[in-house]
Amino acid sequence: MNRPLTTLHRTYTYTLIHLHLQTHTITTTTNTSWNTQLKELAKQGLYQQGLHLYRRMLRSGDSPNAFTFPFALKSSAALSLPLSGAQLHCHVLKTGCESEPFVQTALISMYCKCCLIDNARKLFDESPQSRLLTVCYNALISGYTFNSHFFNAIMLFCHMREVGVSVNAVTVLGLIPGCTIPMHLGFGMSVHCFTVSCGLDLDLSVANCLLTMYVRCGSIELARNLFDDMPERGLITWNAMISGYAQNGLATQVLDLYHEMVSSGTSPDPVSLVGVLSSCANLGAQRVGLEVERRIERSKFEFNTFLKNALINMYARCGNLVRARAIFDEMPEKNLVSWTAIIGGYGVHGQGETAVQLFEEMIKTGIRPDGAVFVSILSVCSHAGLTDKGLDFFSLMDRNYGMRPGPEHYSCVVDLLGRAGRLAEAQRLIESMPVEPDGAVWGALLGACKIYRNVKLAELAFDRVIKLEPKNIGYYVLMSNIYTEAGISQGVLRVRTIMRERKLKKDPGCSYVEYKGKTHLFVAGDRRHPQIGETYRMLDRLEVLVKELCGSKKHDQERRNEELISGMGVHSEKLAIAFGLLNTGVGTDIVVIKNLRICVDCHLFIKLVSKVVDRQFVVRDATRFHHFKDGTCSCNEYW
DNA sequence: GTAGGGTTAG
Repeated sequence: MNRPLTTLHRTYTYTLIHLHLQTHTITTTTNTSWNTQLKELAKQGLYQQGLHLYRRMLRSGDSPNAFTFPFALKSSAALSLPLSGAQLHCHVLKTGCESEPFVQTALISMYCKCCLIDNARKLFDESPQSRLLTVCYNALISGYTFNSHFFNAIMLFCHMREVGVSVNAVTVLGLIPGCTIPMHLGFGMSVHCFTVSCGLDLDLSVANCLLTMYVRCGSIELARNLFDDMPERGLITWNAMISGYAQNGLATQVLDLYHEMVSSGTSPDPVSLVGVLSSCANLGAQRVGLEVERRIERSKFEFNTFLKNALINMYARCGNLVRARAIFDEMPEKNLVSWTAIIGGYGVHGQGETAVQLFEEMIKTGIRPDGAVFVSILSVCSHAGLTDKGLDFFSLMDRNYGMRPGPEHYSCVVDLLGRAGRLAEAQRLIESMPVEPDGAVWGALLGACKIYRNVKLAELAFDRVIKLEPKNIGYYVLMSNIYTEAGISQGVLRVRTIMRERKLKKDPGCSYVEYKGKTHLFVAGDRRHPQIGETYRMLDRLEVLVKELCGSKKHDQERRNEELISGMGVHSEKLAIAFGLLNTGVGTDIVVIKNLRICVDCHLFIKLVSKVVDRQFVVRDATRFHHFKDGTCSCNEYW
């Protein structure tokens, strides 16, 4: 754990060393059984007990020696206890063990883990060059990486090679985790080549480390190449690849890999299952989700909080809010993520008021919100039309929690104001942002311009957004549609030309509905479904109902909504199929029914569907799943 | 001396 450190703290550490040197006397008796016990505790990760044992050793009059310190120091390091570490440093000096290479290394590592990197460097520099072994370099390199001083880590690595100290696999393991952003990819790749060219054994841990590096640096393909080339794969290998796909939104690949993992005989652990569940949530693949839950019930990690959170998210996003809530309620210890998951769950089901209540309840419980839960609640407010409530929450961030909103929060607020038709305010907010607006911020404004048919402002937003995200096809389509609706054919042509010049092609948008284990898939204007006649009749009826709903005043909406649900009185399968025809467009949940310009929040539909059919459905935009490109739906086995 | 984890909008 990183801890903030003040100069005062650092001075205090040095003073403490000094005091101890003067007052503490250590006898010279050594007892090897203490060392054996200490080593065992450190090995098992029982660091608190380790330090306790060390103190008992001192009290009993026995003295630590060069074999004691590495384990005791490791415990202080693991628990990030700088004062206990400094105390140990005193004892090291008292017993004259400081020149022992493994004690020295352990001291360096301890200071690094306690975020006292300057102390670590001082020790390193004070040691004669000839005594510095690979292990010392490794400890400091990984310390720099751990403390986010990647540049220093690289410099030390270069220095190490210059002076001819041999590099080993652990050096690579200390250095590579510093590559965390796409800019670091080149360096990471060169270390990979170096590792191979040096004939260093590319053992499992080094390969896993490199694999994670490729994922973090944004190259999932290179990660997969390495994965495919690995002669041996461990649990961590599978997990690194699964999590890599999951974090990049490649949900179908996650499920494919998970099945491959299970059939290869590797038993998934909570880390793997969390990745799988999050992908099920993204795909609406409730069947796989259920299988995973059964596996969890049979396993020994039944009470794992990470898994419970992932299950809440999965059920909520797959349409089963009741089950999500049940899991949430049953959790003895809910953390911030549990709350975030259930709040977002109510949000996607259109139950904004409940989500807000939960958020407020969470605050009362004494849980300090983070950036993610604010993103969640702000988006809930914007979808539920709770504009002022959302603005209150936004101002709460700085006022109550001293949090600086990031671009992701600004994009939510722009969306919030935009959906409420307060476009000028949204624009002013962007202009006054203390952080640089990203594509999402301008994209939110562009989306709002679509709803309110503001071509002029849309042009401004579009101009900015394509500078920031030139490859995001969604924004081009959005702008093109805005022009179409306004009857500006020249504008449409201009956007299409830019798209052609930039070689951007939009896959046909499609939606799917899962009903009784069967998936019904539709592309825009699709008439191939056997029940298409009934479906369109159903749509006509929906159209009228939705029109009424949109025409009603805001405070009437909830009531009208209930009427709409009870007024349906139709067979749920037909309804589901009707919903399949709703093309959710591009990256927005504003839907257009047939060619009518009725813009409705998709979440409202999810709410309707979940009420009518007892939470068995998922209605989702399926554009990003290439399995669906050919218009068939049976090709994907996960639904 | 050392590799893997959940939540978020457009």
